[in-house]
Amino acid sequence: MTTENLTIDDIARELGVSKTTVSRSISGKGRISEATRRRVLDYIEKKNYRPNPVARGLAQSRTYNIGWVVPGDSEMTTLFFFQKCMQGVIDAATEADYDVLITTVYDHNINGLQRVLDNRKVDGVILGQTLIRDPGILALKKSGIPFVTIGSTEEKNVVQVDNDHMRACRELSSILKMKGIASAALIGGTEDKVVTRSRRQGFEEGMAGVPVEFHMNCEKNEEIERAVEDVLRNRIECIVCEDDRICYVVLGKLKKEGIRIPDQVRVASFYNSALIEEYQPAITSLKYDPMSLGYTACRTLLSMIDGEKPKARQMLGYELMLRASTL
Amino acid sequence: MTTENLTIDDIARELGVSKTTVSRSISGKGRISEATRRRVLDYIEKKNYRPNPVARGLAQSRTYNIGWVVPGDSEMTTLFFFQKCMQGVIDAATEADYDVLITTVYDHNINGLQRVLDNRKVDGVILGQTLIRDPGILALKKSGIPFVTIGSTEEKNVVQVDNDHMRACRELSSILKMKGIASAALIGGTEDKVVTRSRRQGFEEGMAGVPVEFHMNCEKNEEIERAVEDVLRNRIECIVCEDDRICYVVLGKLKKEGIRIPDQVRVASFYNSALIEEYQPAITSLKYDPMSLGYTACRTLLSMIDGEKPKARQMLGYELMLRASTL
DNA sequence: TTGAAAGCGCTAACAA
DNA sequence: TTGTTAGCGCTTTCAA
Repeated sequence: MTTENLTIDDIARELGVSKTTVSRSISGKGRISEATRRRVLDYIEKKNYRPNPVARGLAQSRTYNIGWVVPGDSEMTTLFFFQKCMQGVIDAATEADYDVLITTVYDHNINGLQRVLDNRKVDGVILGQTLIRDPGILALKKSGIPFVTIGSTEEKNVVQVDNDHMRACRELSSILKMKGIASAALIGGTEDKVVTRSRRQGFEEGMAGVPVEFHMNCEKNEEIERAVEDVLRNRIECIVCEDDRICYVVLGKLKKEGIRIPDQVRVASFYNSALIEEYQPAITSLKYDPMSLGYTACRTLLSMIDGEKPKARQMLGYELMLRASTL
Repeated sequence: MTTENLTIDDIARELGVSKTTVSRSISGKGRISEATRRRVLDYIEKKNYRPNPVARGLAQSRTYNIGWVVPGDSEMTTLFFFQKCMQGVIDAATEADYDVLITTVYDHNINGLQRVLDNRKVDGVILGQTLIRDPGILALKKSGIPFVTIGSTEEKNVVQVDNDHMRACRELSSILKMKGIASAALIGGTEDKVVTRSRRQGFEEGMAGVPVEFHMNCEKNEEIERAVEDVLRNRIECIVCEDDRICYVVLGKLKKEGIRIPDQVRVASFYNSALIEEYQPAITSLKYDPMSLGYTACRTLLSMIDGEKPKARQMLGYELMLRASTL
């Protein structure tokens, strides 16, 4: 059991000063003599006093919570991304003495988010993923609460933090092209996610001039494997995978078929992760830092809560990893 | 933009009643005529009024948040379990108009949890995982806040919700024994987790009389693979995997070595998941329901917050899946 | 530099 | 059945 919860009144009485003085000593707002300030702070420290955040919240109409919204039905590999991201969010939040309230959404069902908004339990929201015509974004806009998205959106007036997928994919694709690839295939996931579209576009631009084919909206492993069969049949030189999971399945399929990389087909991935990191031969891929994505998003959100107006779009870097799988 | 935030005062004034009446209409506490009640509720509905949870919290000294604590460094497969679990927690919380504040801990570093406790931002806590001599449990006990653990602990006076791993593992093991297994090996993870110990004990008890060997504390894939090599060298008849990830690696290793299941070696897993669900031949395993684990834990916690004293230990069921991998 | 006092929006004794 | 009133613990004008 900790000491029974002290209030600011107790402190004030004990020290023979007013609550105001105590409050100011803590917050640092308003002038106060260094002497009293120290005295108050020392006492607080000694007694291990912590102001009641709910009371503070009521007085300032703040909750000191931010909402973190993630899909509730992620696949294992996406989950890993969100986990990393979230850690960045939590770190940034903690630094500002904020806490993180978590909510899940199932693709287009945003009841959970809506509830948090209606209840005003958060001062701002981070949307972990963006969809084409995202209902979450619409609800957030309507609510008037500050929010930022991780991932881009075509929606207007939305503060977004993202890796520059399009550019990264374009660069990787064009490098593959320069290496003399004669044909390429993109195997990708559902196109209702913004990131899928961006990657596809980057691929198209980077590959301009090279014959390419697309196998999009592959959700299940069988679909991916079928795509691989098609690609092999068409004697495509290079398979480009839209993400790590797809790449993982592709690698498995190629192994099963006894196809050698890069001799018989080259492979690259637009997203690197632990899932394919250790593969032999090493896979050419793009590397991002999910944690700093979360961290940046949260910092940005906090600045918005404090009334700043950050730039609409922050693009974080990426790393190009050219490896043995593409020669 | 929603309507500017109404307060209970606005409602009262508008309706010509007192705040108390409005408050009572909403909460259902205290007597009130059905007529006024309806009138108030209708008005509230029409105006889409939502009471300010922070104010309510201050008045009742509650936060209407519960803390959800998970390891920040989970592996992909564990992550999946926690995700499911969390959904159960969120569902139960939502039903009670509670929200979920998430915190991560890194094995023995509980700063995040400590902070939430010190700040009194939650009315109770669910610990997603238990360790042997868990520092989180110690901190929670000290704080005096209600909490429940998912997973068992030897710590006294802790409300726990768990699958009955020991019993399940004992049952599965004894069935394998009855099937005439001449020798068995358990490949397991780190023994600082309570669940690892329980499973091991269940295995030992169920296998009593059968020669067994142990390969515990396998963290990395290489360690697991080495264990498999040992087991094969020792001509053990049946490999029992402590969890799904271990099993997954074991299956991969056996395939790589060209060992046929169940002809050359039998395989069972103490934990089933998507990771091994689809494997051919089908793997004998134990099946649990993580979501109901989370749901139950949260319900239990909420009852504690409301002053009830639930029984110390709730054991949820399991499903025995006898499949082709053990004949 | 400090303090008094009025909120923030709700709940809950106590009265009527 | 309803209302009055005093908090809950903090912040923030406004005065001193």
